[in-house]
Amino acid sequence: MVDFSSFKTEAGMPIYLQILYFIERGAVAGTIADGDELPSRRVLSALLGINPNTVQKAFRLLEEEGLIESRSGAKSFMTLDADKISELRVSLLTADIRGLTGALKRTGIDKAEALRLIDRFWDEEARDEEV
Amino acid sequence: MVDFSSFKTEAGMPIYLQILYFIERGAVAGTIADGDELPSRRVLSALLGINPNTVQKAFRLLEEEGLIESRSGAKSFMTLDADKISELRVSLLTADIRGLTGALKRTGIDKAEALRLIDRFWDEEARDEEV
DNA sequence: AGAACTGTATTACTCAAGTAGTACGGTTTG
DNA sequence: CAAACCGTACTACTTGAGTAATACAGTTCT
Repeated sequence: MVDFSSFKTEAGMPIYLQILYFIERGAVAGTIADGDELPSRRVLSALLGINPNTVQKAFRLLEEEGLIESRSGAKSFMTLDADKISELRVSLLTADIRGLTGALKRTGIDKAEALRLIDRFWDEEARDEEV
Repeated sequence: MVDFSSFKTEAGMPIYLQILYFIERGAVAGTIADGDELPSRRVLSALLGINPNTVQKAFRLLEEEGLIESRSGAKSFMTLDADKISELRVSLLTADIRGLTGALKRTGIDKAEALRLIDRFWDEEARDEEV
């Protein structure tokens, strides 16, 4: 059973996206495995104090990605394999990186300076998170 | 006079932000200089086929940043100096980079791989833009 | 079969962002 | 001073995203 005990909703991002990302990250990190049973829409929504359709929105997107399988009336399960996980990992990274490199270029920065800044910021944020 | 002839609005981003970024990038790139006169809200809005208040929204934000100066009834002018431009450049880069490094870390990637991917994507996008 | 679950489709409510309409008051220039 | 500009404040409309309410249909298990 996919474990939602560590899931905490936080303001600033739609709840259905938080659920989506929680499962995607779990799949990439390996804490969620192929064949794992998912809590039902109703159970999870009650747990989070939200509407079942909000959970459904996340689950539907996951199904479109092929990460879960739902049969009408029955429970839903994760359907992961090495290829899907690898592909998912790449797609998560790709979306993030494309968004940033585009934004950075528009400021007129060159690649070398961009890499240098990212190198520096990476460590600065690591420090922030320790506090 | 700040030149908007190369300004094209495109879907997917609010127009007032496109105007804001156009001027900020112009200031950083040096194509917009201190003392440059801005087109009036009405003139620019007529040029773009939008409402004067949409232009005003961008200009008000620029004024709050100290990049332009507006006197009620009179025209508006750029108020730039080296410090402001440098600060603006850093703030643009900072926002972009923080957003990306945060997103990347959440996927569980390490710094070395992130830098390698960005290095690669940077060149790939350059190719895209040539087409 | 029937109770208790499951997923799903349709519709509607809420809220904030983006944009527009309108009116008011200040500045400039003849 | 008056016409023609200018910036600005206030209000209202529109749209889409996010979420919820409700109803329907399929599965499971005793």
